[in-house]
Amino acid sequence: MVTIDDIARIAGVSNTTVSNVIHGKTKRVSQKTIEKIQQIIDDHGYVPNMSARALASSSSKVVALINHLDPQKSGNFLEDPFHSAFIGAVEQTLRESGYYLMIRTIINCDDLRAFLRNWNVDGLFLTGVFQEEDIYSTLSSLETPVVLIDSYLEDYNQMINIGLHDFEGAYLATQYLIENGHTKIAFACPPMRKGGVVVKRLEGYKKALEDHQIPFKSELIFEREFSTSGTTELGTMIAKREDITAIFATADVMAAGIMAGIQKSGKKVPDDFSIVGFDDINWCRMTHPMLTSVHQDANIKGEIAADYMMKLLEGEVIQKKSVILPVSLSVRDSVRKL
Amino acid sequence: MVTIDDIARIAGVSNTTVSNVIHGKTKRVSQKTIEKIQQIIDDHGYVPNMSARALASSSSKVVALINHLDPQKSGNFLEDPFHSAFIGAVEQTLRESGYYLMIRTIINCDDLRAFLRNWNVDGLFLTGVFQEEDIYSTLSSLETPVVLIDSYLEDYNQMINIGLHDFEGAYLATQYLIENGHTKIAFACPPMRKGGVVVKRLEGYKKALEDHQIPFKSELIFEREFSTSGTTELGTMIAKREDITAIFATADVMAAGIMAGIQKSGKKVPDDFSIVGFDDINWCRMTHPMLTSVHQDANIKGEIAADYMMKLLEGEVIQKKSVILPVSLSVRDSVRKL
DNA sequence: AGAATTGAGTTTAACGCTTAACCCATGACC
DNA sequence: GGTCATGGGTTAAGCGTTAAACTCAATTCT
Repeated sequence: MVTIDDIARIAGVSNTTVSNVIHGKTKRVSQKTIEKIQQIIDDHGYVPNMSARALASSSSKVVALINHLDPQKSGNFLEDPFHSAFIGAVEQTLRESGYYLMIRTIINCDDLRAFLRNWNVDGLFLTGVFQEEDIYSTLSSLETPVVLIDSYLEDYNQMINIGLHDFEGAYLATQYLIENGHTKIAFACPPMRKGGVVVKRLEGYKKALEDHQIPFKSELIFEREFSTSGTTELGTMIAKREDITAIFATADVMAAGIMAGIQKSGKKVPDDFSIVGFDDINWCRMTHPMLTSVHQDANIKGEIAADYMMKLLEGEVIQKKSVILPVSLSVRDSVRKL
Repeated sequence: MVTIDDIARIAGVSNTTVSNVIHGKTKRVSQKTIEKIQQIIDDHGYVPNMSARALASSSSKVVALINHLDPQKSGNFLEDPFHSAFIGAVEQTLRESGYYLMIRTIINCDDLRAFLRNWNVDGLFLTGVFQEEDIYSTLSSLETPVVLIDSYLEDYNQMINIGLHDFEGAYLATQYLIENGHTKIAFACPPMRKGGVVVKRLEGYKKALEDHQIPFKSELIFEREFSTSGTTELGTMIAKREDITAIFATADVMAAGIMAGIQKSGKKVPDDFSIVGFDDINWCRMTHPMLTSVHQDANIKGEIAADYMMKLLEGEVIQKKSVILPVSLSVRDSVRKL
């Protein structure tokens, strides 16, 4: 393995000079030397050792994306297509700027703390909301930049958040159903967590109902884990209900499952039940009928999240405490006009 | 940040002793001291610094999952649900054994080489096949354990491969269609690559035809990128063909897209066209009709891949050069008996 | 002309951990 | 009673980089 000292020896200079060249501290080195050293580096295929660099500078060029594993339900967090597409986009953007992405599932705060000490990660993405208060206090006491994704926890707004117009999205979806003559609209979502997107989406749903003088009924709210079996079952259940003509689901994964359940029960979408999903993943175009869904873009979201991370890593002070991405409605065939 | 030296000082021993305790080299330390040191470690929340450890021992506890980015088509590799579920499972298993997963997209061999030198990664997963020969020669010259996923490159079989009965899977699917009276069976796949799974699946398809005296027709082979738009388009095209009654697609993503295209054209599945997919991802149960598909399990595959990696990392010599996982057919509603 | 600045480097300690090579009692063995 | 193994440690070098502090000439300022 060729080291910085090897390069220095070959070039007949000190390793500091080589280090300066590598880091573009061009004031300290003459043009001639720069070129010579650069040539030698290229010739020998020298690449700095990240561990050594991390040790010496306590900066590792690693950004971690933390995923919180709910102890009870040990699901595979990459099973949600939107989420994994988002992660792919983050990796791509980070890579282009010379950073590395580490993916880490943590199960509690100690786990997180240990991880942070283990690796001097330069930055942290946190997706979703965590139940434990101590995680956020741990994080906000850190000097490490943290980018939250989809968090509505106001107390910790010293960390930047990349979010979405969840309220508006839900409003849009509900309003669209109402405009199509629906008044008996169910709301399907995964278990709500304080500070999570679902809460906001529920607000949007409620507001749309209210604005159209439709009374809110709590028996039309369905909280379910978004496993395939669970949502399909929910669909078969809904299929029997006379007091429902439309469903707004806060994730396409759920919407599709519910749709499958309804169809399995011999009912039709959109003839018997209308459905609107959320996220507008590719699969919306592959269901039959194609799913109408609130659109958000995983690639753009990932790119923006990574861009902000880069800015923070470069020491830029960002006033903005959150970036809220726009939503729109992708109208397809899963809603019928009553 | 509390270091090993801090612990040593507090315990009144040398850091070597602490190190020995941490690594369970219990022969060298008395029981009393072990307990005392362990206590101090716990009390102070000491966690070893991975960079320092990696530097000193040239082993980093990091396993990288390498993804090859095709220069022309810059897709997001995490958009395929099967693949991302697989990665999620790998991370989970590695984590439970104290390893860390880094995800890295590489664009060529230099990129890979630089990455490997940068980080002394302990192990490497390679998913899919790479075009460049030099990548494999680079890898096989390494001391680093490499686990290939879904590779049929025989020349480099010093690396273990976690694969699937692709031939059998395709045979099963095709045979099932034939048993249901189909003889005009199209084969839809992403662009074939030497050593990739698609080649094997094509063989299985051909063999099934042959065994049932159905002539193979090359005009029924459709190679397409598996973007949503591309496959939907393929579906609308197929919808017009009189010489096709069934389609076997080598990925559910494609099958679903084709199905959407067919339905968009006003034709019905399975009434007008029967379809069988491959992978049996969750979404197969969410299409309408539900998609019949060749089943493989992403979680099990990920777990097994990670398990073999662990064994290799622990220095175990594995005779087996490949693990071939079984397939089965998940029969649902997308095939009609003619 | 002397002081101050600049350019182009070098020296050296430090980052936190591992590990080979020592050290020194104590007890066992013949 | 001297030799050997063994248990329970310690010392110190080294992993590859960074960065603060230093050096030493040449130039600029006043």
